[in-house]
Amino acid sequence: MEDVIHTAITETFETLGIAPVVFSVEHPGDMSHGEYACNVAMVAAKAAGIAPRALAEKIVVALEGQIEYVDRIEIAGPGFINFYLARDFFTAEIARATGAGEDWGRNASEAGQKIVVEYTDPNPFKAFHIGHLFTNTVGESIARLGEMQGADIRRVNYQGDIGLHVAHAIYGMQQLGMVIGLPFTASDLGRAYALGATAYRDDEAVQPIIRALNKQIYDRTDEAVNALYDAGRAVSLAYFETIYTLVGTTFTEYFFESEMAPKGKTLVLAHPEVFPESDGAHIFKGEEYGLHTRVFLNKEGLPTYEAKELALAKAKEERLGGYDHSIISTAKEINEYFKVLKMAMSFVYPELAAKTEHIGHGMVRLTTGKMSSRTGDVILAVDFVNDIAAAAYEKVIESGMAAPTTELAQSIALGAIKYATLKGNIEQDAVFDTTKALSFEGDSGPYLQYTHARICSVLEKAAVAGVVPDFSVIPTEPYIVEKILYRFPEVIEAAWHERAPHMVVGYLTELAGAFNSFYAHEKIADSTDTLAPYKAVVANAVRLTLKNGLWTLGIQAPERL
RNA sequence: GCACCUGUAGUGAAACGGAUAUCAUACCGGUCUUCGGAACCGUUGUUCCAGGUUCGAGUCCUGGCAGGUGCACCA
Repeated sequence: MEDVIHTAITETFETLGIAPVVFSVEHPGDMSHGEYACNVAMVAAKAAGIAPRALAEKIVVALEGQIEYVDRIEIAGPGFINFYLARDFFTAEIARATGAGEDWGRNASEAGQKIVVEYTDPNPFKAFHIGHLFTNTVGESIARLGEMQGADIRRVNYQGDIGLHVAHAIYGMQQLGMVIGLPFTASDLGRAYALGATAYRDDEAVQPIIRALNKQIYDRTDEAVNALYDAGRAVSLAYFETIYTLVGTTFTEYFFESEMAPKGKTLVLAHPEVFPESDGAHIFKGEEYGLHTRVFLNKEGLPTYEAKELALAKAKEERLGGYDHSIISTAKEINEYFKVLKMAMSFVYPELAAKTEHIGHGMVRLTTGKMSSRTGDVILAVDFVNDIAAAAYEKVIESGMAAPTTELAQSIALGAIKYATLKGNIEQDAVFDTTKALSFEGDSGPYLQYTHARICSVLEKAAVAGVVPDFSVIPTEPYIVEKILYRFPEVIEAAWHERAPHMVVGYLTELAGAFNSFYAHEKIADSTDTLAPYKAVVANAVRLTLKNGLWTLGIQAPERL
């Protein structure tokens, strides 16, 4: 529709003999200004030597009756041309939505594109904390938005199973007397890591021991160390897998730093012109490009994260059989570092560097500290979800409903967390207000889930009352909710191109609000109301939009709460 | 110190350079013998400071101020 109006105006300029200008057609902020507004008269006025409103007048006259579905055109404010759409347009859009069903909101703008999305990236032997939950939520949403555009999305997880942090954990395991044969858990590993990390930081005598361990882990020269390492790694990875299931992510491929280490080292040594030796290490002189100089191979000959990441780009290409685009989502603290990496990559693999995109998102901040924190300074993702799920359970009981299943309580908790994570621009830190999140009111994931469940319920009631969804009697004026509903596909597309899930969050919240208002004023399950069948159609379209929209955020839409 | 990012009601957020800056929450008041009250309706309250660019600036530019992050062998 936007394009139709844009084209019509461009043609008008030809017939009026005015030089073409760049202008926009967009939804006005206020619905009383119609469905679309155009700024062309203000932009072109000066060059054409006519006052904006006078020019707008001419354009409107030329456009009168020319565009299908446009009911009337008005001039307002400093010279905006506002387009009001006809009732038929909204009815047609509602029909389109209900007809498309699961496909409502999908488009083909990325059809045939193979896009790799890397996210989550936790480190085995270390805690899976709320920061990982954040990254996972962002990455999963980007992946799903890509799928809505018809892209072939490959979800990739890169896990750091080697490096100094692992040596910290192995040292801790030794100190705690953890041996193979006695079972241990992921939280035991967390304690071992904390012990090792503290010792490394506070006790200089321990540092060479851990460094030596690190080398042994890389080289696999010590049988006892290998055994601890293999067992710890397996426990950690199995534990992570339970979290991926919980949050609803299924990865296509897993990559490990241990695989990338030798590849990265070979790569760095093969390109001495890019990675010259300096002070015993191999570095990339980012300073020559206005960036930071960084070490790729340290003086002990071990590859740093940078070298491994370089190898990773190639490994992704090989294992996935090539790709058109690669997105890597991480916390923004490594933004600067990633610029260096991309620059270095442009010398080693120019074609891969050009296809690589880094999304640095913000971090989680908690306003109050009431959440469990059983491992010192980090909050485990599992504890976080469980605490909120417990509150969700209480809330359901309070509402006088049957006790929810664990799955349902978790689904509500994850809805609250993911909504809070994605509601703002992902580049900014997300603030998770625990007290507010636990209230589940307004502006929240559960609000959307509740609205969805409510629609499911009223549609059932309507069916029982004999109200069959139908288009035969339609009110003259479109409902407000219809005026929001038709925008869904364009929001999905914009959210993908802008890498902005928050656009979907804002849209769904607005839609749910409009529906709840509609619901409060209009009776749906009422067989005596001649408009009821159409209202049921509208309600069903909203249900589909909420369901498909929540899906792009990784939030479930249960039919009952 | 240098670089990058961010400053919007008490709080958390939104606003391709567009119209009277929007939403939620909190506060205050109201609706309903609930088609699911996790709801609906209403009141109060906001663009860090100083210049500049232009028909028009929260948005762009310059300079301040404040906060965050990063700056060589961690990831």
